[in-house]
Amino acid sequence: MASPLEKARQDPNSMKARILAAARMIFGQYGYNDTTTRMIAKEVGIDISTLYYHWGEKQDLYEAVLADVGDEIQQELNEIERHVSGQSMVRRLETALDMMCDYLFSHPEVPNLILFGYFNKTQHGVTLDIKMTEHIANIAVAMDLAKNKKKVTIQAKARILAVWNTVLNFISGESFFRPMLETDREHYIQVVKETLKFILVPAFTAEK
Amino acid sequence: MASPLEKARQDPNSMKARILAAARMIFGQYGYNDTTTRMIAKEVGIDISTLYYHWGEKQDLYEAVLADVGDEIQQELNEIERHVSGQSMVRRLETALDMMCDYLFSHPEVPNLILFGYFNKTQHGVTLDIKMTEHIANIAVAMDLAKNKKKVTIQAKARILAVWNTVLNFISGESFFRPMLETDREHYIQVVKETLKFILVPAFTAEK
DNA sequence: AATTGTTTCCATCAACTGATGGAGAAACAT
DNA sequence: ATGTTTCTCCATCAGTTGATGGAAACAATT
Repeated sequence: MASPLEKARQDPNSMKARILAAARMIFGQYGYNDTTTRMIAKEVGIDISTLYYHWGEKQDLYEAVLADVGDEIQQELNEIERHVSGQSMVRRLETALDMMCDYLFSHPEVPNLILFGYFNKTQHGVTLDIKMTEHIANIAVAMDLAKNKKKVTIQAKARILAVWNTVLNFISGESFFRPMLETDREHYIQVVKETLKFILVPAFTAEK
Repeated sequence: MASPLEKARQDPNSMKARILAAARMIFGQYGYNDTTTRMIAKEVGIDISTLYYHWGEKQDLYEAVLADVGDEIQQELNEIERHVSGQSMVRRLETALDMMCDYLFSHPEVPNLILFGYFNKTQHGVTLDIKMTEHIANIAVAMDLAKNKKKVTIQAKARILAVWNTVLNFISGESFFRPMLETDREHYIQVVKETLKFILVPAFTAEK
């Protein structure tokens, strides 16, 4: 039994998939409440009711978008973990930050959707789960902040959250920060990477 | 000639001031588009048209809220600067972080309004200015990241932004992060302060 | 008491929102 | 051709939104 989401993934040209892609972009840009079903339909070039035929309620479509993004993040985190395993702490951190930046900068709707979930006191109750708690436990072990996935201290969790957020902010806030730094996109990405390393590496490599 | 905002500040019990206070709370909680004029009016206990009589368009009221918050932040930054001047870098950083946390945790609508300005691609075009560029230059000098207010490198600016964002996130995301850390408010504040110091102090005090 | 200016509420507007029903197209198999 | 399924659109609905006009209540001064 294929879920609507899986079905959409099978054929990227299907109407379901095209709507999902457009919804992901627009929800990521404007958030749930500022996105109208008409905006999405217009982006795809179809009538509203066609959209409703394929995805039902707006909230269902939004949940599909979040599930889609959630899976993608999980996949990306796994790939990063595979890539950096066995290296020194400094190298691990730097590589992980680089890879995460590359991924997020090329999918800017992802950090937006995550941050919308954090901060918007949406009454609609839909949140991006991503099994945050689970991921944090994994990262904690990978960063030597915990020996056991089941025994992650609150301090370790908070530190990982801080790292995660710092990365997300620079990508989601680009349209605000980049004019402030008066630079172009390419250079901005480079500066962000440098800054992240400057801030984060010393904290996790300095001996106490 | 007193502006509406100044007028409202003179008498905190005036209708203008009561509306402004309620608007600040609700705009901070739901953002511009998810806040209706009816919500604000209901919070104050008045009719919508009473609100329109005092503040005109919704956008004007929002701008007044942002101006109010902007002034408060400026004031707070000045006070911090006065408090920490002359101390060692480590002490300066720690004190500044503590003070900023105390202020923001007791005014949670402030970081919300700032972050809404960053990330929401609102079409309404109203943004919280706060003379960010100017403040950043001041902080850069205070943190020995620049010698001259006029010559702040892009790297220094980016680092200050990173610090600033990290702080804001923990406060605005409390409702999301605190359940994840499974702790109460008081302890959460303490953990946030510790985490901020853990991450930020080494980066700015380690010798290169 | 009369005048004046301020403050409040009720009723209402046009625009937009999420959502639906029904009428056709198009593709396909029978 | 016939029927079936999938898909698409037009027209429309009820509810909400930002916003306004007019009438009444209120306060202060003359």
